Amino acid sequence: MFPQQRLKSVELVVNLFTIMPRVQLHQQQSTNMKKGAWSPEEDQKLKSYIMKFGIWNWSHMPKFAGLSRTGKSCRLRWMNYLRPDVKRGPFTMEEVEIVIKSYQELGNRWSAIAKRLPGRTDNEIKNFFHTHLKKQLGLKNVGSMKRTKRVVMKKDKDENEMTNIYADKSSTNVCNFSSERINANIITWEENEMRDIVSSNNIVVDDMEIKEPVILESNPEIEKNSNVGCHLCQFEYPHPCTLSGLDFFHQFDVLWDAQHLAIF
DNA sequence: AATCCCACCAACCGCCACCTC
DNA sequence: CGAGGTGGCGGTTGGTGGGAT
Repeated sequence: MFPQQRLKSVELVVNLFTIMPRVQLHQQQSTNMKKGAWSPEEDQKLKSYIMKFGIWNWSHMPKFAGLSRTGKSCRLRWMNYLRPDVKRGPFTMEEVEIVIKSYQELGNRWSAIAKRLPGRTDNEIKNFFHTHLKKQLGLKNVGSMKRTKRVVMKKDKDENEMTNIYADKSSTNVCNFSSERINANIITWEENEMRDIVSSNNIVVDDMEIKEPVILESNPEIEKNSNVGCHLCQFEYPHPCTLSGLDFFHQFDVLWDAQHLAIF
């Protein structure tokens, strides 16, 4: 069932989507749209709307959610910030390693790299790489690196499952949270926070199946504040230079040379 | 105290592949 | 089959905060 079918009759009258030509709506979206940082109110509107109706069409959703934003902007905000399974806070040593290894393997295919880091977004990884790793690794000409040809695979059902958990068009389920998570008793700080919001808004959440949830992560804000950089390498993440007794970046160089990669 | 500089990162933009009509 | 719409991706920008001068 499409979300608008669940709207009240009054809302349906206002719903011009069904009669408005696509082009006209598209043009309307590109003008008079708010840009820049999202306010907490906008966040709440988008979050509440998606929790209620799921993701059905990014282009048309903002209108129904009461947002003067483009669909793209809403999508980006949701994917990179509001999504309950988005992991916040500093990268762990393991994540740094995965990013570096994945970059060697995949190049600047940030979305592909992000798939290897559950909870991290492509944007976050990209920013992290450009602000930390590129400089720390002394990489040059990364900015002028040729754009990697995008390889878009036809998505199978399983791959789609993760992105569609909020957009189950055929069911009235609101949100299953992370259906990929094996242990349903483990939730993240964000999920815990989300659940609080959900319960406070009296939104029905189906299929939670969490009896005694355990918060997997500590409050990212606390983590952020308590993070102490390594005194040896000036790296602000947890002691990479202590890894395997080798200088972290020397280790990377060795690996790099060994594989004779010429990405840059 | 004021100004400048720089790092960080959220958000925007343009492009492209896929989908739908 | 083609045109237009949509979503996803990577590059880039600009606002902000903190440190240096």
